[in-house]
Amino acid sequence: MDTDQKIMQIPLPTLKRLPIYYQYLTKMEREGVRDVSCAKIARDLGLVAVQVRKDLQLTGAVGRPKTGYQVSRLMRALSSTLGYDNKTEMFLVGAGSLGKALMGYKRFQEYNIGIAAAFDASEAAVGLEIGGTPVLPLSKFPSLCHRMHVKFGVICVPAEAAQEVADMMVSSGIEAIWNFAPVTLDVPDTVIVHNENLTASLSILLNKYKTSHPESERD
Amino acid sequence: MDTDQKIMQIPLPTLKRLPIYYQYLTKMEREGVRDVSCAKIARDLGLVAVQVRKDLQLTGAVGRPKTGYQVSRLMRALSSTLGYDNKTEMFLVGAGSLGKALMGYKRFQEYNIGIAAAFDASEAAVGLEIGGTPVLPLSKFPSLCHRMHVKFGVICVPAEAAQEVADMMVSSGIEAIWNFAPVTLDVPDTVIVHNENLTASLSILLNKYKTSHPESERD
DNA sequence: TTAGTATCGATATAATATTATCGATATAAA
DNA sequence: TTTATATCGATAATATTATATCGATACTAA
Repeated sequence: MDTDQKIMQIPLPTLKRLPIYYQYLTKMEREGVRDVSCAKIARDLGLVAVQVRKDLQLTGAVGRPKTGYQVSRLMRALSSTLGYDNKTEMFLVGAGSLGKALMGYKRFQEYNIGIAAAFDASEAAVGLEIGGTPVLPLSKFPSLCHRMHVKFGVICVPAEAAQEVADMMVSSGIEAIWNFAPVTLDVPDTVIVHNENLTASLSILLNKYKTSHPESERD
Repeated sequence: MDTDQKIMQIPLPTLKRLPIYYQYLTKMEREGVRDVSCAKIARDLGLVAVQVRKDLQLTGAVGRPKTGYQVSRLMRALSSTLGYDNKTEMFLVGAGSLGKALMGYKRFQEYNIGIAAAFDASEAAVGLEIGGTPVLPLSKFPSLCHRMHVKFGVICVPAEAAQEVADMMVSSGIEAIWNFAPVTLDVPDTVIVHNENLTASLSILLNKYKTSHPESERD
């Protein structure tokens, strides 16, 4: 009854901030900090205290006046909300440079997330092992996916191949897709898609820069 | 006076959608489509027409009743708003697997964006050349950055080193930072920071999955 | 023990973003 | 030429998110 496992719909903007709080708390914990207030979190992360408090309330975390939140309890509330409690195994398709980078990304382990295997259509990639993750032939995906009950798929293939891979993932039992290809995937609405579009993201920076430096607009 | 270069503050949610429209239009153009309506865009991208129309209005694009928007003109409006018109050169620090993946990312070129050089503190990485981008010793960053008037920096170093790198970038003249390290950077507010946090992003998917599959919560 | 204060939690207000509505206009068909 | 209709552009209504305010509570120090 401590960390109430109530499932609730968390606003997306809040949801985007929660992992930031978690990472911040990891650092605090390492430094031996016991308790932390909204005011301090907000100051360190460039936010405002009220917003932090409201965000944290949505995770079921409770603080104490004058003291703030107990770091360890707050982290439990956050990790529960963010799904770090349960081990998450993912299958990745597309062992190009980005796919390889993700395979080698150590940080996922800290959150109980792992890339169980990678798959690629090209002979050249198959057989490699990156960061302990083997690259298997794409044809093995469906059977292995069913057998291992993997529910998370990562798409790192070029745009042209992405929909096809998504279809294969869905028919193999994948229920949530992390998509790095710059296309809008068409999947049943029982399947959750989260798009990661690096170029799109960079564009935001370009626009912000442009907007804040209008003088550079001379041409 | 056709594509009015007015600089205006575009709401962040809209700004995030604009590159998606652009990518979509690229595809349409390739397929030889001349005109496209909000309704079609919305249908294909999983949005609603009114929102698309409102977003596009902010770019200064004008459409015609019954016909929709002319693809080529719409793309010009978008590329202008998103800053694809001017060549953008970036300096990247941290030639680990993620840094290398970015260096090899062909797609940036389509948007007039390039990684001019990469920098790394380790001897092992220096001297490599990935996707045509050389890896130089970190010590060369300040002088080269000043000399080449590079204004965009990409941080791909571990969390511990990120602030230090950011400081160096700022003092070298960098004015906009694309940060892949999971830390909140402390920079002057004349410098724009855009954070890319892969773990945080993945967490959103975990939460969405968890929220939509409450039965898997049994433990 | 009591007064002072930092902080939370809840409620209220304001700002922002989304969605709905409707008149105006350009094309197509009668 | 006239009528019908798809679509835009603008305005209005709604929903969502962010911020401000304030009472309640727990710690600190006199």
